[in-house]
Amino acid sequence: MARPRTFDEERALDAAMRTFWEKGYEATSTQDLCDATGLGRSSIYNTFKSKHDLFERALARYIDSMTSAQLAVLEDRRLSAADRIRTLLATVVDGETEHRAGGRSLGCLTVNTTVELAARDARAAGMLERDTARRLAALRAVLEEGRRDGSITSARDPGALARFLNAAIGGMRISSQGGADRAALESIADVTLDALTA
Amino acid sequence: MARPRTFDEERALDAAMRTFWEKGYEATSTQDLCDATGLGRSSIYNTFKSKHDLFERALARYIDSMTSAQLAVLEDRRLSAADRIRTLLATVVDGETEHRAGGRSLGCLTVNTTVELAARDARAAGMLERDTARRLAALRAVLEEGRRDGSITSARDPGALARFLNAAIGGMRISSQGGADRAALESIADVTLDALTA
DNA sequence: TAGGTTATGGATCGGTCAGTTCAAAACTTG
DNA sequence: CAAGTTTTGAACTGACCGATCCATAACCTA
Repeated sequence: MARPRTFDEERALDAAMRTFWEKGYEATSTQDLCDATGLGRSSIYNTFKSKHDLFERALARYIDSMTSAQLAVLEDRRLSAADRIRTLLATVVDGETEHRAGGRSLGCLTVNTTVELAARDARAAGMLERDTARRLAALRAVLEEGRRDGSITSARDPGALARFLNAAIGGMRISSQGGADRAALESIADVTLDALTA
Repeated sequence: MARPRTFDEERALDAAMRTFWEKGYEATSTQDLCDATGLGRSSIYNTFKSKHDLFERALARYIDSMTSAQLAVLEDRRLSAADRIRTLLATVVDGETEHRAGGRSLGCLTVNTTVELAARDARAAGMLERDTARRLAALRAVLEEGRRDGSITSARDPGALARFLNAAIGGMRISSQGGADRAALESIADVTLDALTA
């Protein structure tokens, strides 16, 4: 038919996602996106309609990969409920330790977007809300299971425990972005788990 | 001597702080700052050297007012250590419920700045780090006192509990910005306190 | 009230923003 | 190899960015 693309759309999306993750939406210019992806402006605007559209796709990609990895941990039937949550928190610590730039943790694109955009970008806010709902439901299911298998002894409502855990993960990410090291994050995770067995 | 100012510098600073709080640093234009303060560009640049300088002063003001209010709670000798922390968390819930725009919580300028700027603005990062250190020290002191007065029964290291509490507060703020309502925040606070008495 | 000083508003600065246009290049298909 | 289609790079657009300049207004002091 016609001239084929010389780049991999998924790789470009990945590079864009990384850039938004590192610098935030506003601070990322279209030139930054050209540099990061290696594409020219035409290719970017031809493939992704606009900066905002590209951001939405990058965010969707991030949410999808992140949350599905976390849900996989939460649904691992080989582990007790408490151990799944322990593993989940360890995954978060690993992620924060791993994804850094300029000596600092990148945090989590979901959290970063909640802070930077949720208030004035209804579409992004909707994506984040759906993701939160999905994660809260999964957490709640595991916590209910933990109540049954005895690994979660807290008498609190599982919904409340789920919201607490979700908040705790966000808090760990903020702490990491604020300079907390791996040991600090691990101790936060330990104390978080205490609340579920109180 | 000469023509005096027709505006109150502190009120202008307050308006600027509020704007940065609502929109973030990058998304706030100098025109936004003119609109919010009611000042002309000349007055703003004459009084505060630059947008960045104005932001730093706004952030310093926020940190100062926020943290000194929180330290006042933590040093209230009429309350047990656990009750001080309970009160602190209630203050956070109130703040998140109170400071909203467009139907959404504004979160916390400290957290927002950690996410948006800490990675690429060393001066802001330094201010945030000093504030975090101050808050962690105060939390730790209260937790140690709680161990002595018996209101904190967790055997965990008070430093770890302090980092946990600090993270929990950040997590509550993120949750709030993500749409959590007052009841949700209160339940998160309840579970957070469980961890200290585990 | 005159002289000195500062505040103020508006015009303006160069630069960068997101996004568009267009001609040339590159590839498929017949 | 030629027609047709799409990609690509580079130049370009108007708008807005943070910041400065300057003439004028407003005020204090002497």
